Amino acid sequence: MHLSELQQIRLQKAEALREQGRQPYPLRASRTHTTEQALVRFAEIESTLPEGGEDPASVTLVGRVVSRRHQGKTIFAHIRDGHGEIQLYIRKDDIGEDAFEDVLKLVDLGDFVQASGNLFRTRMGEISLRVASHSMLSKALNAPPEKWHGLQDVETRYRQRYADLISNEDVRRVFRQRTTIIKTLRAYLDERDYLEVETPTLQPLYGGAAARPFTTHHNALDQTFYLRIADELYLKRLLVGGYERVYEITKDFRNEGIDRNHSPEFTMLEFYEAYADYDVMMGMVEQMIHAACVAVHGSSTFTYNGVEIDLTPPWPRKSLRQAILEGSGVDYVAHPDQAGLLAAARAAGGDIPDGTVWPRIVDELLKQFVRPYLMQPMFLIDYPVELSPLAKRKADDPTHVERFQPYVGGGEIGNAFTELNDPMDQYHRFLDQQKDREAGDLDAMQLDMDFINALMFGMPPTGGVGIGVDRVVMLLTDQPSIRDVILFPAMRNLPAEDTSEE
RNA sequence: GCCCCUCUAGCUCAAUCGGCAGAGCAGUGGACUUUUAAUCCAUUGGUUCAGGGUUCGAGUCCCUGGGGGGGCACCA
Repeated sequence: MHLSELQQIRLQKAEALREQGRQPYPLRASRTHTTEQALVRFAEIESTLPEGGEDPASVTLVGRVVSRRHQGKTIFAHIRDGHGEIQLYIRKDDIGEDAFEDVLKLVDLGDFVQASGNLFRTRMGEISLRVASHSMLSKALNAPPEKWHGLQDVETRYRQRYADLISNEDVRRVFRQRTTIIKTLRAYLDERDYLEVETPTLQPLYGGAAARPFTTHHNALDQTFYLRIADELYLKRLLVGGYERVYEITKDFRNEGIDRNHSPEFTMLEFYEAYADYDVMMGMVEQMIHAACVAVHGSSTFTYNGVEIDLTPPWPRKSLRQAILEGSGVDYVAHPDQAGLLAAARAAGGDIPDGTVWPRIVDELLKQFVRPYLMQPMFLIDYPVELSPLAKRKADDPTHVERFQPYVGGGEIGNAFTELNDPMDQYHRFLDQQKDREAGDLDAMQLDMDFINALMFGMPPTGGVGIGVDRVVMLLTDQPSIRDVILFPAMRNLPAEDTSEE
């Protein structure tokens, strides 16, 4: 293992501690207060102290050394724990020459230390700990990134998220907010008597979405399994079983391209409610996303990509047909054939390649003429049946299904239907998918006869929603890439390093 | 899969037309007993992503490969 000069110097300091009979990596730490509690404590008792007085009681704090300033026979340093930062004030007079020399010679930025002493307020007004004794908790061999600019290199930030988190407060904030958002979504459903469930990650057939799967093999069963691309078909089986409200927050896996909006593993929230329809589900979506925004920002509005967005419910609803008509001037219902719609789309200025099938042209019109302008929240509703093999047809228009997608900030954050519960209709739509599959469409859904069997036991009328949790987090934390809201994003392997000893 | 950009010290970044690889932070040595991007003096540190080519001379130009970013395609 090769160590840089800086690493070797730090390693020698660890050895020096051992030679003094002290541990660079002791078994245990003890602290009486977090940094946050210490700051609160002093603020509370300060009025009882004489002017410039110290807290008479001793406290013990722990944390990583994140900055320091030497000034002759005193040292100022900040330590950071999981709750905040506090300044240490170290005087040679207080701790003795040897201990002071230790801080100078053996403690580096990045080390975890423990310090005991009395709280006071400096002349500059900062609550600080006047250190009476200190010890090493963990010697860091890597120097932290540059103190002022932090870690900027995008590749290193993703590959070594730990270093990113150490040096970039914004990144720490984003992932805390991510947790707040997920907790809020979960609490919203829990409060409405939804049952949180777990369905298989390893599935013998993959379904519930159109995507290519990751494929794996179980040795003992000698059988192919697929990592789930969606939970949908299993959650619906639970509706058949009699649960009325179920949800799952979990990772889905799709073996597709990686870009700013797509990660091969991503977090999906799906929830299903018996005796509800897509209108009910729209009401829930706008409320829960709004609640998440309030939880993170304390407000119904937030800024995304420089645009102020207001999530106050209710969100406007517009049919896909109307939105495309307004955006492009094309009424796809007036062009039920591929050639006619292609010509109309191109006449409107659409960039659409030859041979694009009818439903894909509709999708392109949406993508090119509508989606980029949907900055404020809106539900697009009622999609052509060809685009939606798991959704229920509209009563007054069998060419369209009851489906909606919530759009915010120019992107979709979910997909939802009044769920198809007619087993024979579902069976025939699977067969249509099979035909596409045989024609070479690798994304077409597989025929799942067990799911048909479940529907034949009867599934109540149901509303169902899928929310792309990472997309919601990107939106509410104003992050441009899905990698910025996933702690350890998938990266290509680096070439193998030579680890042989010399 | 295709196109464009990018890779320099531990970190953040310079390096003019192809002409001695540099600074700040961090580190090391020193001064400084209320500082906070502390300050001041001195100083160490380089496979310029890898390999090849052109050239008197390559961080810089060319080729191949690798990592990363962006765009396209894919993602109904």
